[in-house]
Amino acid sequence: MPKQVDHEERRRRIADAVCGLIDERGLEAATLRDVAARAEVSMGAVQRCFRTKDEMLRFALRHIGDRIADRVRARLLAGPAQSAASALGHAATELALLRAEHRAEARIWLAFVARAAVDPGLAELLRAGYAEPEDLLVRLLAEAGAPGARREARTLLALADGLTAHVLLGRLDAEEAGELLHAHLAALWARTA
Amino acid sequence: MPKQVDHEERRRRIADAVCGLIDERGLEAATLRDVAARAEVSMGAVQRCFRTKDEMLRFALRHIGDRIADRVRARLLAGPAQSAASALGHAATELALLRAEHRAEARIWLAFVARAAVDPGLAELLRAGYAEPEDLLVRLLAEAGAPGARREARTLLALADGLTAHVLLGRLDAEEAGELLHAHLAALWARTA
DNA sequence: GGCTTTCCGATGCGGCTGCATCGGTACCGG
DNA sequence: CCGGTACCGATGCAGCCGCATCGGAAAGCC
Repeated sequence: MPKQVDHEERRRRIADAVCGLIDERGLEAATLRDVAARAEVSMGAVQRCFRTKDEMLRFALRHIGDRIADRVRARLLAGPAQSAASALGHAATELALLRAEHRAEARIWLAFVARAAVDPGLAELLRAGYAEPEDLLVRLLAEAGAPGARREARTLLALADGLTAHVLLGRLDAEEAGELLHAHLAALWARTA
Repeated sequence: MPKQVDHEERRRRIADAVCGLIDERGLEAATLRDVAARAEVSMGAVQRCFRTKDEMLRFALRHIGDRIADRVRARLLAGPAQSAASALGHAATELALLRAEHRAEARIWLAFVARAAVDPGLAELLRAGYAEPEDLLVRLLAEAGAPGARREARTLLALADGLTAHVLLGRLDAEEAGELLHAHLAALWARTA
């Protein structure tokens, strides 16, 4: 049993490189050569970790999806959450990736969404990634007493994604997007009461 | 003055080919060769019409943007619009590209949005394309007596785009997305009254 | 310490990319 | 009817792509 490497660690490192390239220059800039260079491994190593480029991209997608989901979860656990309503505000803001330091994740996610529109395999992966956040929102909404929780959760998720896209386009700044999201929730609570 | 061709007609024909390819296989499938083949012209002709591939893509974006805007305008003029509220429902539904026959336009638009996230030039073009629809929504909202018309218009636009994306992902079907959009508007009217 | 086994980095290959070039063709004015 | 010109289609070119290959380096077992 010679020369063992931590494959998982390497995969993650490569996934980070993929994400970095997508963030800076788009999905089509994530070529095997450039990914290898950025991850500071050889092309051969990349090919060993992932049988095909497609597999690499899928892994990167799961990678970033997990990162976002983890952060949302952490945010909810960290904040004591005085009410389900305020917890929902935090969760939604987090999901919309409005903070500047998460702009990169937003760009990456958007890139995958666009490709998923013409790649059923990716679409399925993305749908899976949305399942947990949606359930989370549904739970919080139900807890806050909002009627039609599933409906509202889906609306909220779509709104969050739309706002994210518009921020990336430079049509809205993050602050304004945050206000719009907040206003939507405020209207929801007004209706609930 | 020999052999004159209608350049504008040709440009439009090429733009249609570009859009077709983007719809079916994504933005990166719009190569000069494939575009030329689909438009049934030679590669040379494409290069004559557009100095660079980038210029071709920009033209295609304006092309499809105009098509959508025209349809929304036509829809409002055609329908007698009993009220500003119902006109708004129609406009928003149209903008969200929910009807199956406009799924292609939705995919194309999403592809451009994703690229715009890493291409400032495209982003500017897209922002310009959003200006008119936003103003239209603002006008209708103001006419319907909604407070904070600009705010609501932007929220509506983001929601429409988000819903479009989720329909393309297969997370929502068009019917459900329509209902969510409608519910959002209904809540808005309830608040207005 | 050699041997086997696992890993990896470099290189090669066919194919595709956007773009530049250029000879031939079809047309219009005279 | 013919000269000149605007056009176009084919081809060439340099570069990049994903993937396959393979010789050699590194590490545990005997």
